[in-house]
Amino acid sequence: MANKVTIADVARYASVSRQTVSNVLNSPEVVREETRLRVLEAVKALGYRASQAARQMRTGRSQLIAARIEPAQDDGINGFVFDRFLHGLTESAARAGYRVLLYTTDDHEAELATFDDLLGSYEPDAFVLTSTHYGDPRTAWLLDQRIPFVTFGRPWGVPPDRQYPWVDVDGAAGTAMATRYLLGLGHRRIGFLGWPAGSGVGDDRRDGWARTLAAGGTGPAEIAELDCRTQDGVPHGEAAAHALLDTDRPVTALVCASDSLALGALQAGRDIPVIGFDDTPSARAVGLTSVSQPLAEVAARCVSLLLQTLDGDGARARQAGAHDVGGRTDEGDVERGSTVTATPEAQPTYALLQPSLVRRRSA
Amino acid sequence: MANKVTIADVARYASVSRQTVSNVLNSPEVVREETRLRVLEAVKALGYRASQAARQMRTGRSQLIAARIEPAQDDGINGFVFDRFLHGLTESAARAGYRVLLYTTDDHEAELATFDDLLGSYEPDAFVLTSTHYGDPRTAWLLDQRIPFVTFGRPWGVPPDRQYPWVDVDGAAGTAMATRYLLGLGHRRIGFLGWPAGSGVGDDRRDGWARTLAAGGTGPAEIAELDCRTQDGVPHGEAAAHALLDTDRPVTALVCASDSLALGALQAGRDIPVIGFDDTPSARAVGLTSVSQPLAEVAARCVSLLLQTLDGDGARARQAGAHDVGGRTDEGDVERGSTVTATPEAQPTYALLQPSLVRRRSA
DNA sequence: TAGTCCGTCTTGAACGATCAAATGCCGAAA
DNA sequence: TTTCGGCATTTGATCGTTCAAGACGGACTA
Repeated sequence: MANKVTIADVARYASVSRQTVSNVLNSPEVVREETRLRVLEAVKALGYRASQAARQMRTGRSQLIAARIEPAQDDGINGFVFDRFLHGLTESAARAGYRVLLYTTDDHEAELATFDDLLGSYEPDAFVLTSTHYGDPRTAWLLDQRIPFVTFGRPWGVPPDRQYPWVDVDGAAGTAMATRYLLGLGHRRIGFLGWPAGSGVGDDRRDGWARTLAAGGTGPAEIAELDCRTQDGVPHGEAAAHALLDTDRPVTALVCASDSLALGALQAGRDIPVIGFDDTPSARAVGLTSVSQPLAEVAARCVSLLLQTLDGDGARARQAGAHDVGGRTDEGDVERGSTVTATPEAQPTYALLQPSLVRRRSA
Repeated sequence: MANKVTIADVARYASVSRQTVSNVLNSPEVVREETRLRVLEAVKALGYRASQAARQMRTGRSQLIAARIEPAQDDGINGFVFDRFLHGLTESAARAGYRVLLYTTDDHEAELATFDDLLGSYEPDAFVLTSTHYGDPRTAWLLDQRIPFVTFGRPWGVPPDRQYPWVDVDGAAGTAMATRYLLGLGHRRIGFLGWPAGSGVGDDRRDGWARTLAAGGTGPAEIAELDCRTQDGVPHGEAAAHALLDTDRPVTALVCASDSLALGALQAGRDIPVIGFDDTPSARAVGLTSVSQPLAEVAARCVSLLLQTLDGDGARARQAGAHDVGGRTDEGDVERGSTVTATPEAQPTYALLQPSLVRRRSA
């Protein structure tokens, strides 16, 4: 119960007015040092914390960031990426004085109604979207409504005049890294298990592999022959792997667009190197080499970009210090990629981060 | 931008007072039918939605439920359970007019400070805790502060006078189910890979196995011999499996306290049936038979219990209709357990749900 | 000496909703 | 006709904060 301590209580305790207390907390520079200390002491003594609701009423800012928690997918393997991203987001947001508000919807169309709902009641200051795709209705809607947001995922197929802040991981660099690694092991027939053409993420990952092979001297015809497209999922991966293995010129190694596909490939039974994507628990469990996304850093960048948008010129930068991602001391060697931040003008409005390759038994 | 529609706008549009609009939305029974319809029409026409912040100021209720998102654990396999639970919670909460606010902390001690923080600023109406354990400081603290909460996890070792609402899955029933299944296949030496004694969840899961063996005629000495305790994690599982396999009387089947341990056991290479716990994506990926927790239903029950606490007598039951969990049409047969709800007095203050066994290749 | 400005602090109003109490209206009872 | 009670609706106050403007004293300028 503990009756709420209000700003008036603090003011009385410190023998000043409400506004002075407010100033001490929000614009300390206008308050005399002596007064400031006295007020701070009162704040501590009474355990005062500003009511978010009251503040929101006056300022219109809720200090909330809305994010979607994905429904369990197919085999549940891919949920991992978003869930870990969400964790990073919660952490980075908290450091900047924001909290994460969850919502769910089944599809991206219904999501628009949820946006409207949330904006009408809880009034989150911004949205974080994941899994952007071609013709994504969500980003268009948010742009039209002038609601701040960032996406984890590039603006696939978005015209230059409708850009927005985003963070993504360079998937092509990841598969390129994997392919180079296999080339280095002496492999020449390196297959790719990917998704049907048309998805930004899937095509990007395929490109990294294809370009690397091309650079290594493989001709377009052979590349096409080594490329296999199928739906995501372990069983599909197994079937697709067979398609590349049971020929007169079988592949001797595989790069995959997801861990699901890679696990399927492993189950095809041939003892060839297989590299997955996302470094999910499933990959770790079976010793699958996989491309790992720096999810905590992705989340931190998302928050940075949001703060730029929200705090305008980015005045009081509460979230100081470098994002020290730290070396993993996991199993397997980690090839850490360097971070690439594109800076078009004064401030970067997006970030393309580098994944790393986590080597395990499978390669 | 779209200037916020306030209750006053609706009132003007419908030619009534603010309070009447408020009554239409909150206590429709005091408003004349004709007026009610007119106001509802105005609400729809203007797209009015009550400002959560303003409502919170007056009523003191935020319609927020705070929940923790766990940091990635060891091999990340167990994060799955909480993440899926969180998804279910978001969905059930939304149905009841609540939203989920995320927070993280590294340990349960630091969590108390976060509670205090959140209560001081965002003022969530309730907390949802996961992973309760013996001597959990969090439940004690929340009880002392009289903050409503539910736990996903039983009140391990909590005295009768300090009970609270909880939901859990009957782990013993799960391992018992698994053990009976293996007994039915003709196995007589069924080993158990579990965690060190002292964790409520781990001991519970062990009990289900041990009791089932005992009921089947296995003596205490033999049971002790079949019981292996180790830390969680795939490598530990593999090592422990060897300890039970490389003897003169090896086990012919294994029940495990987690999918991590079970995956380790599979990697031990013997072709014996292995049953895991939690039905994680990793389990599905490798075709591991596993005990599945009804996480969506657990979440729904948590919300039900919270509503009982929050809405007092539970007046307007917004979340009507049965929670239709639906049969899974996944791979593998599913043995659906029936739901057991204990009802001490008038209202149940807790729920112990039944897990189910998802059979796959491994057994 | 009066006027102006600056630094510091205070006062009144407002954000948008709900609570509590007052009001007006109508018909039934006196 | 008057009075009363109940229903439907309205009015004023309030939640805790910040904004905008005002007050006050001292120093500096004209």
